[in-house]
Amino acid sequence: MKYFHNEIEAKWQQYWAKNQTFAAQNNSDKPKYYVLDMFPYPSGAGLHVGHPLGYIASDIVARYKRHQGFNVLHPQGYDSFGLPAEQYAIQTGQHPEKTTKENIARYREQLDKIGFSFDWSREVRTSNPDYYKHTQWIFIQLFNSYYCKDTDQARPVEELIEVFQQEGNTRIHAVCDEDVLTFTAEEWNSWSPEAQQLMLLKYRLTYLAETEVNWCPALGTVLANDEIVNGVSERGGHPVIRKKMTQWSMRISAYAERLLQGLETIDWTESLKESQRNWIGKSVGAAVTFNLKNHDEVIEVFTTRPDTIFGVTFMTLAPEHELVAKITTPEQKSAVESYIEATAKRSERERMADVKTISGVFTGAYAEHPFTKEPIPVWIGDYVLAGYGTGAVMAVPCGDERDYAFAKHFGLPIVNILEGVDISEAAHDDKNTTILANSDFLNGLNYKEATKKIIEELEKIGAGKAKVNYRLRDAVFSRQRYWGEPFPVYYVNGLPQMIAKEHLPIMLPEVEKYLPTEDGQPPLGNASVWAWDTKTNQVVSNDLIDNVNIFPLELNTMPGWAGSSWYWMRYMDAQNNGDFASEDALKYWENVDLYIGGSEHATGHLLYSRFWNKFLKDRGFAPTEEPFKKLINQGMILGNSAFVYRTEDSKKLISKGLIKDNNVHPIHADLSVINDITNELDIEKFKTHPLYSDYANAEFVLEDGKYIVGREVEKMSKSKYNVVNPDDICEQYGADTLRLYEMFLGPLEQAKPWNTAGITGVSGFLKKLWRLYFDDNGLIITDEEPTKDMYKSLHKTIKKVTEDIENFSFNTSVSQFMICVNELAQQKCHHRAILEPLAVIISPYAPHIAEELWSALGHEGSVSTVAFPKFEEKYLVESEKEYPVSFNGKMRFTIKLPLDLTAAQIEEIVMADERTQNQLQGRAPNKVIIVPGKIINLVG
RNA sequence: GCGGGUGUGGUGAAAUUGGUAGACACGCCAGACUUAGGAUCUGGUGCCUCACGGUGUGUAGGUUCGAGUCCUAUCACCCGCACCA
Repeated sequence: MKYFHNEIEAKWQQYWAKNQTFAAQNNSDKPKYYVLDMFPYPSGAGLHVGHPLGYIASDIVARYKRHQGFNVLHPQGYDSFGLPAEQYAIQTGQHPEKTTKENIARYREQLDKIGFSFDWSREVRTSNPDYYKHTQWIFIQLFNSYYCKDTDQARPVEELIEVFQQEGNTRIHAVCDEDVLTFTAEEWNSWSPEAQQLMLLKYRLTYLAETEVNWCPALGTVLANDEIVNGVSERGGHPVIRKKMTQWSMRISAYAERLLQGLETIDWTESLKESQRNWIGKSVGAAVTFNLKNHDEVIEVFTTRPDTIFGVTFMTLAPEHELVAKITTPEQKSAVESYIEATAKRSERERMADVKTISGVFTGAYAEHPFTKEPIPVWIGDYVLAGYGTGAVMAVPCGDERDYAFAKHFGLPIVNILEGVDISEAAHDDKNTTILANSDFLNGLNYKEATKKIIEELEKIGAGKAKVNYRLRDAVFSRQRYWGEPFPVYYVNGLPQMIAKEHLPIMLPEVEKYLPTEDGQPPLGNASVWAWDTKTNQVVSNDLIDNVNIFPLELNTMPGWAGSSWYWMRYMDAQNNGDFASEDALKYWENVDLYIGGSEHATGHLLYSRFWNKFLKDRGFAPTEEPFKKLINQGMILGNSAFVYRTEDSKKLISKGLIKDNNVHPIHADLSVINDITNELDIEKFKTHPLYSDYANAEFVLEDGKYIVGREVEKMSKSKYNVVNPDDICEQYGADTLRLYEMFLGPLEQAKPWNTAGITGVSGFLKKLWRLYFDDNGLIITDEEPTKDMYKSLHKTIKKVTEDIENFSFNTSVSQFMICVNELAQQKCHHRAILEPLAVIISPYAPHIAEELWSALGHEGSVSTVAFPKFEEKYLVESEKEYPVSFNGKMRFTIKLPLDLTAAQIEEIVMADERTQNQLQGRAPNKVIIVPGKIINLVG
């Protein structure tokens, strides 16, 4: 019997689907294990071999844990709202829902071919109304919550209203907008309901506010900070400008400290935690207030070096700072205005590109030093960022490089307040090595002492206080898009109102076209049935809007990260119609034990998910503080692009080795027109390929009669023609080979290029494995007792594979399987007692062949529920045992000796051992103590 | 600039955590069989040397009986953040 992978794999995939083999139970006596993949966005391009890498790893763990007796939750779904489907809709008029469904069908087909043990009964799609109704509900919960600093958690807004009614906001410690003024209970109670609502918006965890946003004109939408890379949009690389808009925001900043602290409790890679720490950007310092001369206004700055306050020689405001217009003197007005205009014109990218150029302008205004009362000139400069701190800095040129450069450039004074430090060439910014001078009451103090002292003094005179500042900004939550979750919000007199839970979901309306409206409204502005009837509680035609009973609905939709910020909890109880998951299910599954996905989500999805999870925990809906206990980033599988080289005039294509001094342009050659192993171009295929019709008549300059293509490792992408489709690999070699090979390629977390060359090794291994069980005539299993060496091969492998899976080092397991099969083949092992457990331990990696072997051995049902064979040491130590050797009680090394030696023989061998002699360096031990089976102790 | 990470054969990589470096696989070389193939099997393969032998984990030092592994310095590359006050 030959090994026909196609037949076997199709057969077992059907079996698993039909028998619901991998359906998880929501109540079980077994311990739970939740292993999750980051769910994919179903793009039109389908899966390439890079996508399944993480899924294969998580599937191995899931299958292994089932063997170990865990109740395993291993679900999969689709993050199915998103930009590409919408852009395709704009181009073709096809409804994004249709495209999305088709793409999902293709993804599912591809995933099924690889033989994952997903529990598909729990599939989620973020674009399904019965999913997004819960996303809408969570949004409402955020709206109905504020952040209480006393209990350090989110609490219902009703509590806040009660406090306001009784004592105003004078005493409450709650996170709110910066511009909130204090008010008394009398004031609160005298306000109109509208005024009260406006005030509450400043406290709610999701709030509507006029904010400066990252507007991308090409995409027609705003972008979150993490959706911008190097000043251009992450998707498409379009320019991004700053623009003021009224938008929904998420008060993630309230959670900054908990998001930071929580990192200490979870098992993620250090680099990923570091990215999040960086993004949260905590810095400890002080807020200092500077009075302005001849003005009522004050300038507030944030500084991490309040101790250097006596070195302040000027102040700098960001060009966008709100005080700039107010304080600029008439003489400086035109200079300031032209400077602001010039900086506004520069795109984010340009501003980032030349950080070296120093620019700025004097406002004509002076602030007053809080202690010396000296006048301090107030400048504006674009090295100060409006979005960080207060958008204003106190400049201490002697201790800050940027302030130093600015002072030098504009001839501003530089005062040295650091003892024994030369600042004639550069600033001295090392805070740990200096003592202050010229600093009045701070003289002679070091950084730590001075910081403590200055904060005390600032508080005394009411000019400042200690402050912790975070870089993390509140997250804009509105998108001017069609293909996203609609908000469950309608507007009465411009004030947002939430729609009650029982009327959710608010379904995405049909629109004529998916572009923004002519008057610049988001695509939902095109919907004709998009108004809320508060009498009937349903969506009705816009024509009926009377602003009495029927009101306009929100036109924005939620961003891509809304649906992905809680989906792991939906899997726990995906069929639940009422709640996003039942309390019991949440309590049972708790959180994700192992999460596998790409590191590109470090500051997006993974931060937002932690935020929502903490919020839901606060409000009693989520069971744990952190959603993902352990996280592994799988490395990207890169493409191995091929290139042909055309001359300037496109008449010649030159083989790689003959390019030399010719001026040539590389063109991506599709992998189907080359030989992946020899790098030879199939000229006929190339000429007839539709992509290369321009070169049908080109001359090919060959070397040794061949056209050799150039190769380069790049990201795998359709546009680079270097995509390898897993379907093709499954067809040719089988899913088990694909799975083993992807693991064999190298450590999971490492980026590595795809290279088909090595796959024959893995493929040959499976054939060899098969031949342990079958010859040409059928099963060749014997019930004879195996030899010791056979047991040894098996148990070595059990040990190694167990350790490898626990350590997520899957590549060496595959090697161990190969060693094992080679050894067994050499020993002509066809023994049931060996081959039965072998089929089980290989099944997490190569499940199809394992099922086939298991059933050929006469077992009913799936191998996946069989207990994993236990490693037994006796099979490895039968002939040799390791003795740790110690000298005067200190263990130095181990020595392997046969079991059946006498104490005298052992002593003789140990004394003759080269290492022992090196260790002793001529100092002969007085005696050798041998405890049978234990330590050999040399006593000097 | 700051932070995280990686350097081992022609290639992908192992190394029980301080104890025979290069397991396993690709490739290559030689051989066997043959229905002539991109099949299967056997043996060899770090480098230098006919050999004996020498040498070898980016580079230079150090600790140790013993270092790919620990320490110091240095170089190269990759990733993330970046005028963050």
